[in-house]
Amino acid sequence: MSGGVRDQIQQALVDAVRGLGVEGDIPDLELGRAKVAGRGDYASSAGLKLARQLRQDPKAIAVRVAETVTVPEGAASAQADNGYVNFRLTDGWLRRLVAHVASGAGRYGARDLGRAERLQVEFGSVNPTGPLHIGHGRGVTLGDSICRLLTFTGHQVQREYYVNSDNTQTRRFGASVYARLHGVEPPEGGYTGDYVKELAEMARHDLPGIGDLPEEEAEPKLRMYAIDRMVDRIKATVARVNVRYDEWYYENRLWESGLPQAAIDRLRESGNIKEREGALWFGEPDDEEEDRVVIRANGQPTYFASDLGYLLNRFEQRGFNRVVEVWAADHHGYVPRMKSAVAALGFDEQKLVVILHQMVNLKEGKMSKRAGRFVTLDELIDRVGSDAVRYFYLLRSPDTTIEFDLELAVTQGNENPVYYAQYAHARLTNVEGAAKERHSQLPENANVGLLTQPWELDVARQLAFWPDVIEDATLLLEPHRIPYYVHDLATAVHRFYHAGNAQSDHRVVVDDVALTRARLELCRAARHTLKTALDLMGVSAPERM
RNA sequence: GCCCCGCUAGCUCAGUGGAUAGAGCAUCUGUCUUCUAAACAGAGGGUCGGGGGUUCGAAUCCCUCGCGGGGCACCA
Repeated sequence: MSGGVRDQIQQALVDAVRGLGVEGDIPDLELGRAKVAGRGDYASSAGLKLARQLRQDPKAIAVRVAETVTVPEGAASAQADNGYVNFRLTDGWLRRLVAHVASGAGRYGARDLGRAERLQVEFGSVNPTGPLHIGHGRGVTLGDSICRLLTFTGHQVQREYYVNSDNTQTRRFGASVYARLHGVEPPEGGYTGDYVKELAEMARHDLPGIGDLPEEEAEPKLRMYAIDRMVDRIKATVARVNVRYDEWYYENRLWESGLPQAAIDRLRESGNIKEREGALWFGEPDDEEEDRVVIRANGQPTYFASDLGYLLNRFEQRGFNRVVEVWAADHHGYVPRMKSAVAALGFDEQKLVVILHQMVNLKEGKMSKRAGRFVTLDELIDRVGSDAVRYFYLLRSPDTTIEFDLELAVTQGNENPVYYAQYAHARLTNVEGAAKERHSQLPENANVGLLTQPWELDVARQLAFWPDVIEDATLLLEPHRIPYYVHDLATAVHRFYHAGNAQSDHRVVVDDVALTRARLELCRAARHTLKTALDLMGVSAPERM
């Protein structure tokens, strides 16, 4: 029962279709949630899908499928309807599901979709040259929830932040700190925020004699010092939204291990490295169109060189089967280049999975990190709280640009959907206490057969859908499906609870201890599932509000 | 010029090629002496950006045009 009932129905459908004598490939039977009320819980267009192949009337096919299909455990009954086959979850199965989920201690929905696959998710890896702003928050929460999902579904996940330390931007950063140390303005293109002045003062204190060194010697020291301080700050910020990393992987480790050079050597052998205009380029052997510089004419490598080494590091040295990259959409042009680099290095392109998310804009105007004008993620958390920040980010598909309306975000009220879900959880927790106060002795086991009201079975019905959501969200790497599910489950919970407000014998806690116990079973099942879903979002599940 | 994302209710957004396109907010109308009203019940609100095409069936796939955002570095 721990797998999804949808999968069981799917398999039963295929078996039934085979029973009709269909051989070879079976087309997608389009099993999905029934969208029209009164037509059941799941629907398949099996009749329509098979009509051509069988050269028969879709309605007749659907009738035969519905007559012969057998869903395991009597979980669902089938009815043919105009070429469709509709499935209705049976009350008996829903009741058993309640007992199953209640005893599952929050593991319901967990499935082994990963078979212990080792994979790395790299996310949030912003140049450590300033604090995270509200755009970065999206990548951080998205990446984190993807990790939570993958872990929940049987993958071995490593969460990594790649710390740039040797590129042009971080050098400018170091030079900017150097300038502030000597009381002058940062150079053109440098970082002008006040935090750079603070870093300079901290460095003056922590690095004795730093002010006496010439820039060539001072800048690398100041840069690494400042990067470490920024990494500390970024760690603290992401911790506020319940994000932690397994590894903060510094770019300079790549250079020390010689991996970028090794990668370049390998690509030279495969014909993907060419010399032109004094620089080294990466590209297809017989095509200059898409070539990109790896080593500049001045001998300095580009970020692309370190990324090549980083690929070797992860796929060979550390042996990840897949690497998931979470990038903001302004990096989309980099995806084909990285994919072709993966292939040219001799790996399967599919092993590099890139999740792009659209930008986060402020209605007030654009952000500019270098100018030091931005709304930081810290400020956003201060204003609306960690839970709302995470829920708000995760609610949206990565493909949607977020137009951040600060005025709206700072108003705390019932327009904030996170409270709706948390309130459902708090109510369920509260009623448990109320039951214990009212009945000193409750039966050890619940008789779920006493759950007969439609609003009770509707809660169970929502629970039945949870494994489907987990499966879809995992395979598509789309965490935004979770908050939408949470809302649906919370709605069913609120209706169930409210039935007791309308009529007191529909309360959870009633005189009948057996009935109370059965309803508590439902409460526990729903509460565990809400908690699990909120955990996957990194949102708290309060016990009282 | 080329590439990517978006365009769905007044607003913000969901929506694996299936049946009558959904939710929240906002607006309007009801519901608390009894387990939490941060809740519940109901109402109104739509040329799914325009136009072609594929299909038994298109918000969904293809083509094209428009609008908005992002990217096309020896920045990352």
